[in-house]
Amino acid sequence: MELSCKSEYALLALLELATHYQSGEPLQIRQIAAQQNIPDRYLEQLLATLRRCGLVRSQRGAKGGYLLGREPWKINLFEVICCLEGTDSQSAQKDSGNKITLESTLLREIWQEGCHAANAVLQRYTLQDLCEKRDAKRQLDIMYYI
Amino acid sequence: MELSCKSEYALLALLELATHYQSGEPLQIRQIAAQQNIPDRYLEQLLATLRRCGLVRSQRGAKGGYLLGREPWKINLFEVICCLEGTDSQSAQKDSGNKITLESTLLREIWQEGCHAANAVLQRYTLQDLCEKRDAKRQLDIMYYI
DNA sequence: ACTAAACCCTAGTGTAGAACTGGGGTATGT
DNA sequence: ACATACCCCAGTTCTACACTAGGGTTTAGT
Repeated sequence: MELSCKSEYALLALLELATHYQSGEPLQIRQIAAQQNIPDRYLEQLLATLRRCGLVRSQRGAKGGYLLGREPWKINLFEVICCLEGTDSQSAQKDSGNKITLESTLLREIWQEGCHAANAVLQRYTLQDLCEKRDAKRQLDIMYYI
Repeated sequence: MELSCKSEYALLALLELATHYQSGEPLQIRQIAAQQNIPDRYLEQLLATLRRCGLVRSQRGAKGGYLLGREPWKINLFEVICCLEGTDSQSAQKDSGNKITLESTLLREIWQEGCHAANAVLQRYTLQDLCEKRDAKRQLDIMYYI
């Protein structure tokens, strides 16, 4: 029930891109990595995965970098996590080891129901929402500081 | 987002115990393992974990075995999975590697919200419910067969 | 008391995935 | 041309999962 490092890094990176979305300028891996202290070579791979899902666009060469693939209010957390965690091409074969009984399918159904509930929560939040929540929190922190 | 083998085995075993709950007689590891085709030496460990959580009681010696720790309608799926997956004694230290930023805590909060939604689903189902659902399904299968 | 049946405890093994790390290739703005 | 930045693929370390194995302890029945 843990949020994987992978997904967390990717979400933090996208959050960074969302923050600079208005500028229209691409952000470089190094910058994002430094800002959120993520190992840059690892982030590179994650961004490549996000690119394949169309969640980010890349610009090669000098002055290149990454841009959000869509507007920040049109990207929700669920699809980001799906993009990274979803490497289930052989998930059907993986389960073939355990025999599929009546009871096991029943359990899987209920488990799926739980997953669906969790996904519904993640689908409700967009990158835009996160940015706003973060800004609200920052304001609160400043208030307390004073 | 996969139901671990561990949890599945444990739930299947508990389901078996719930089925024979009325008899008052203990069920042996071998019997449960054979019925649900689970490796018996592995199941032994899972039952030990369940025992430490009080979800099952054990009777040692000849004619021994396992009994449910409580009535089947008083055990829900959430606590079973918690019992098995909850080995997080050092989870606090585990996260110390990644710096805790404002953004990361925000992400964790939303993730927790999702987890909570999933757990709520699992809490709604008891072993009793599962037995009834299984029996209903079995009846349906028979109907289709005729 | 003896024995066999059952649980109990600890430790080892093999595999797979997560989280990096590194090297070399390709496009692009100046 | 050349530095900058993305691109692709391969290797490495570490940890957890899913077992596997060996020996110990309790108890019912004889």
